[in-house]
Amino acid sequence: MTKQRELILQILTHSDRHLTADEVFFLAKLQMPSIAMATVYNNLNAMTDAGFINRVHVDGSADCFEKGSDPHDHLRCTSCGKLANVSLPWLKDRLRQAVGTDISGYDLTIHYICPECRKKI
Amino acid sequence: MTKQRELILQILTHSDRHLTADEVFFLAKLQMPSIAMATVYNNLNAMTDAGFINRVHVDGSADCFEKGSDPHDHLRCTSCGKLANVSLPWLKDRLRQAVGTDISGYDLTIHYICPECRKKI
DNA sequence: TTCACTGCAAAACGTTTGCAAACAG
DNA sequence: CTGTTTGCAAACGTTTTGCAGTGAA
Repeated sequence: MTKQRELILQILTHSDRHLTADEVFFLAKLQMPSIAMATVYNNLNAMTDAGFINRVHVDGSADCFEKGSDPHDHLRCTSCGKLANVSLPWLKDRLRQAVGTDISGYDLTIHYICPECRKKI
Repeated sequence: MTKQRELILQILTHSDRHLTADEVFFLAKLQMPSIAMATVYNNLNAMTDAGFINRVHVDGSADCFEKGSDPHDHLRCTSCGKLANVSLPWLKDRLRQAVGTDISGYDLTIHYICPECRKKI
């Protein structure tokens, strides 16, 4: 557990948003100007592999990272692009049932208009 | 409707698999050696926008394309990476219900071990 | 003292762009 | 004719790599 890894983990823990590697890099650089992008990616990958954090694919832009809490899925606003979490505990069993064989997991992103964007229209 | 577009559409129509842009390019090049990668992408994007074909994101590798039939979701084998289609007509309504607001759509990829790989183990 | 991790630069990857020439309608 | 599309090459953004040097244990 290096200072760099600690810093990156702290940034993700204290963020209320999902962050791209670039955003993590920017925020990390504020506190540790010598940090390198490769180090950010190394650590994000290591922590993702270790299950500490989640990597979230975002269509048409860079992947996002978040501190992993309970398993959950994502809502993505088609207007502003912001991600939100949603918990669908029934879904995995329901999918297993529908598919007929055992499944190891799934990736789901639901597209919607978030409450803030809905107001603006 | 240029010859290039026709060729690309034909390749996708006659393929029983989901193809990456690279694979489409390779197959197209067999029949039309002068074709360029950019042309393949131009046409895949144009046909995707027009709704003729579907672009499928594959975690950790290049996007795949398929001739669009009815709306469906994807199964991805965690062992060999192959994609299969699955129809879950009840899902969108069920997600709408769970989320509480209207949703415009969703992306779902289910992870499993395909029948062929299951046999091998 | 050891070995994993860092920072850097450069490469890899999938994809898009700018442009002049070619072509379809 | 006119506008769209092609082929090419070069650029793009994101992510990974190779490597010498650093720092944690």
